[in-house]
Amino acid sequence: MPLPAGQPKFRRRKADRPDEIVAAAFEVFGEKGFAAARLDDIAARAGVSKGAIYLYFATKEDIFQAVVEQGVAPNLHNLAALAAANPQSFPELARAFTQMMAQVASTTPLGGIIKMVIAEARNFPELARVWHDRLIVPALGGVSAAIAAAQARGEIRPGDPRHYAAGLISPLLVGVIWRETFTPIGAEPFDLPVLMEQHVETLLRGMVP
Amino acid sequence: MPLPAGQPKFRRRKADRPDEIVAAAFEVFGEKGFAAARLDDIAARAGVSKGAIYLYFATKEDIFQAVVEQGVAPNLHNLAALAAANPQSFPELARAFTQMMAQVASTTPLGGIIKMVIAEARNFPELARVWHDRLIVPALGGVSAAIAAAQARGEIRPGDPRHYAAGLISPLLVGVIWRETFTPIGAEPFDLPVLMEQHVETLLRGMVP
DNA sequence: TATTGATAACTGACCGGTCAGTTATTTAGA
DNA sequence: TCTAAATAACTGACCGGTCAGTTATCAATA
Repeated sequence: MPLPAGQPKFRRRKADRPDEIVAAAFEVFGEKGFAAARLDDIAARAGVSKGAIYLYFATKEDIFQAVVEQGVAPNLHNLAALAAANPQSFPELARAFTQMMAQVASTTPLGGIIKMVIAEARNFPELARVWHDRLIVPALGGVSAAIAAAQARGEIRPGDPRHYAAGLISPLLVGVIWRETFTPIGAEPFDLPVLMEQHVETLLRGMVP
Repeated sequence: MPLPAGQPKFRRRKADRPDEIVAAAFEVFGEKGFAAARLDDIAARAGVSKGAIYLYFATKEDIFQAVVEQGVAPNLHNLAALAAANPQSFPELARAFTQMMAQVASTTPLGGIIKMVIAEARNFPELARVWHDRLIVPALGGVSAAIAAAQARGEIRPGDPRHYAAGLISPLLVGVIWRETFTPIGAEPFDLPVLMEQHVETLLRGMVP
């Protein structure tokens, strides 16, 4: 078979490769899990050979690490933006927080990352720790602190603030996991922003004195 | 090397082997995931040789199937028991349902099974479908129907019953996943029965007119 | 009761395929 | 023409699955 004339067999694009490999790896890891994902698949989806991957990453685990850590970054930004907003009443904060998170969850591949963290937490505890320490504890702790402050002002009924916070954001996580797990099976999906709006309003009614 | 006198090298225990192998497989699959779990590990933990496993199961996938399906059965029983209980007011039903589930979640390895279903749903869609059709849809649908009925009686405010149901039970799922994922990392655990009691009471306050 | 023969549960060494990682070679691009 | 990005063929370890041989157990027989 003759080579196609003029079509170069590859391009040298050192700057773009890492991101493209991570993007491809995110898809394959999300579909298969870490162990079942094959580097040949990742390479093919990134449009390179397997050997090329090793020009940019030392091991399969390093690629996985890059995928998971890249999933933290944008959410960190959102969290910081929310914290920067002036402290309003707790109901306003709760509405803003959940709507923002619902939006993020609906428009980003957050679900795939969460699924990977859950699935591989035992095999890669450091990655679970990164997520826990840098994203989950700040988010959960921030909401809990806001609830505690509102309780001190008498705006919210007594009760464990951390449990209140968990009750507030859990449906969002479940919705994201649902989309990853059961929607591909043909299950009826959840409209996350709608679900969360109803949930927040209902829960807030129950939380105020 | 002389054989230890009197100590038989193995016992013939055909009846007990399958359950012991499934129990060992549950542990290993839960820790490593399907692909990374090695049959030699499962065999060692079950106290048999790898060859013995193949006297009872045809493939690795068959073992995984047995593990996940064995996780459905006890919960089906609980669900049926709840459905058999007389239809009380919705608040009573909600309290009974969540307390029962919190108890189950605290005392059984439900979390490990859920984690496996989430992690391997793409690789084994049939197993995800078993869980979805036999356990999740009946549970979610039952609670939704009870909510709709209560709404028709004017006991619960308007709103999507399925979203209400999701808001009710999500913290339980998140708590179970949390225990699997972040508690081994050193994260502060949740007391599920306590969490759910506070959550149900709060949410019910918000759901009644 | 002791011995023997038949059977099936069980073992563990082995085979073949798969795949992470390596390297000799080719080619784009300056 | 030089260099480094990229390829593609290659290696070796690992692991699911197999099977020839071993051993526990029990029934038949002396």
